[in-house]
Parts: sequence; C-alpha cells; structure tokens
Amino acid sequence: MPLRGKTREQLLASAAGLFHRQGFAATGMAQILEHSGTGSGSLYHFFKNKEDLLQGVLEHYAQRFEVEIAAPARQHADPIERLFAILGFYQLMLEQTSCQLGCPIGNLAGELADSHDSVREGLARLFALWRSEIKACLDAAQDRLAHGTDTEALAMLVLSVMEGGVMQARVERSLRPFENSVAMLRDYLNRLQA
Amino acid sequence: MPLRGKTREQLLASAAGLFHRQGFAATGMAQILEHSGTGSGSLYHFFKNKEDLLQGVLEHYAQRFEVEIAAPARQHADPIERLFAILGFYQLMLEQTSCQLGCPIGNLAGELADSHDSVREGLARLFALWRSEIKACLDAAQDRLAHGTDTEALAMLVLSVMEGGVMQARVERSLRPFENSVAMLRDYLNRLQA
DNA sequence: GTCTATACTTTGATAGAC
DNA sequence: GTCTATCAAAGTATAGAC
Repeated sequence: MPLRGKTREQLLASAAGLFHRQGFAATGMAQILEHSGTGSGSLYHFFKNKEDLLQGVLEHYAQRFEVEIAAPARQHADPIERLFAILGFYQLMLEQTSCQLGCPIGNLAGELADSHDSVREGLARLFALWRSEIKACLDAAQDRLAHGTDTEALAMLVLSVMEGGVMQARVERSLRPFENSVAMLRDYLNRLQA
Repeated sequence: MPLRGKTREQLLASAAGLFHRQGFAATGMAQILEHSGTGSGSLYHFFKNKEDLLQGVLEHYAQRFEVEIAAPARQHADPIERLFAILGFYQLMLEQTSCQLGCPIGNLAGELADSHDSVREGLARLFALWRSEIKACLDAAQDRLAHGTDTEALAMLVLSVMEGGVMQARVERSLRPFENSVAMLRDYLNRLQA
C-alpha cells in the first residue's frame, strides 16, 4: 500500500478543490478524473468509493491545517495575536476568492453531517484540531484573562465566530460580516483582559 | 396563479424537510414526490424545476421565521431576553433532534452559495431578516450598552455565534458547543452593559 | 498502477390523456 | 390540476487487459 504516490496526491488535491467549490454530492467522479488527469482505474485502486475518497480529503485537510495555518501562526510570539493570526488565514482566503468558497470543513459539515456517521466523525476531529490550537493560545494568555475564564468554552466561541462569519461573508459576498464578527470578538477579549 | 393550493404547500413542506435533513443535491425529485404524496405532473405545474422549488422553500422559511420565531420572541419585554429567546429556538431545535439537522439556511448556504447566484441572494435575504430582528433587539437596549456600540456589527456577531454554534453542535452531536458559545456571548453583552 | 469499455441505476424533466 | 408513462443524460462503480 504505497501511501506515497503522486497520483493519489493529485486525486486528493483535485477532489478537495472540487468538493470545496461545488459540494460533495454535486461533484461527480468523472469530473474529479478529468481535473486530476487520472483514469477511473487509478481512482478505484486508491479509494474504494466516493465516501472513502472524502475521508482521504478530510485527512488531507488535517495535514494542511498543521502546515499552512497552525505552524505559521506559531511564529507570533504573543498568544492573542497568534489566535487572530489563525483567523487571519480565513480572512486572506476570503479576500483572495472574492468571498467565495467558504470554509471547506464547514461546507461539508452543513451538507453531510447527518448522512454518513463516519464523515461526521472525521469533521468532528477536524474541528477538535482547530479548537485545540485555539485553546492553546488562550491557555498561554490565561494569566491576562479574567480569573476563571473557561478557555475550552472560549475556544468554541472563537470557532463559532469564525465559521459563522465566513458563512455570512460568503452568502453576502462581502468581507464585512467576517471582519465585524472578528472585531467584536477582539473587543470581547480586550474586555476580558481589563 | 393560485398561490393558495394545498398541494403546493405540501410540496414545499416536504421539500423543506428533505432539503434540511439530506441537503439539496442529495434529495431527489422522486423522493419529494413520494414524501408529499403528489405526482410529477403537479410538481412541475407549480415549479418549473428543482431550483425554482428551492426558491419556494426559501420564501417558506421567511414566513416561518416571522411566525414561529420572531413573533413569539417579541413577547419578551426585555430586549436582551428577546434576543436570547431567538437563539433559544435553535437550542430547542437541537434538543428535539439530538443535535441533528442544524440550521436549514446555514446548511444550504454551505452547499449552494456559489453554485446558483439567485439562491445565494435568497439566502442573503434570509440572513438579513434574522439580523434585522436581532439588531432591533440591540437597538432597543442601546441605552444600556457601552456608548458607541455598533449594533449592526454586533448583530452580525450574534448570527455568527448562532450559526457557528449550531454547526459545531451538529458535528459533535452535543449541545455543549452551542450552549458554551451562547453563554460566552451573554457574558460579552453583560460586559458591554457594565 | 493504469487503461478502456461498459454495466447498471438514478437523475431531472417532459408529453399527452384526463 | 393531476395522472401515467417515458426520455435522455449523468451518476457510481466494475471488469479485464496491459
């Protein structure tokens, strides 16, 4: 089982992009084949069906989160700035796509969370990954926060603000709902530090 | 054009329920026919295609928001309690469905916001409806809030918290992400009133 | 591991009688 | 306004040679 094949990577990258743009059900296997430049034989050699391919995409997202978001954000020394650096990646994504696409995890969550339980579990793992990175920032800043602040609960709020902000920005085709939501969150964190 | 037909209503109710549970693309016209107990002829008499049916469902949601959520919430005299009463309807929905389903608008947003522009606009109108109701609560409480509070921006935050909280609750199959997010929001509003 | 051809199902939508 | 029959296209997945 050669997990290190260029074809497999191509398949995952194409599927991830198409699922992100069009959704899972609206993306056909044929379209993935065309976009990745591979044939049906290869696809079904690596993945036993469409849902299995999706699971691969979810793993792919976990790796990309670590490399493209979590690691770069850790370069910020201040933990609160680190937290907003994480949110900043989504702001950048919105800017670069004219507020289209939205969050790849959130989109799949809305479409599939109840349909396939294994997919739901995979999405839950991804959310947990984000939250634990956010919680780590908050824990590192805990001495500055109001005594008794529940950083786990606060991390859930941060993720809610991010997902809800991205969703509104996408539907509105405007950065404002995201920017405003994040600005209010920053105001809240400021008040928690007073 | 008889907008008052029982068949049309049935079709909309069935489609709304199925889209909510399974998503748009994953729901077949045949399934809607079966669930509503109508025939293909009736469906295509009232709606010219699947997307047109979806537009009907979006209007249906706008009416239900007014009747089932906005109007009942207005019975709370205190505007801040009125706001949390609106969020309370989603908490109730999560409780009654074991945290399945999620927000019908948010789910469709994640799946379809970029595919059909007219759908995106319909979803934007629905979000605007929610936000204006929330903003009205905040405006009514403005004298209690910190001077210069941007109630429009704050309303966006409230909607972000709601959508993000529901999304996490659904993926996690637990009420906690929603409860925690809303609790933190309440703490923020309390601090804005200090 | 990849290719080509294809089996089989379901899809959204239409036609025409009533 | 509703019924039944049906179409053409697209869907996922498989078979078997190379």
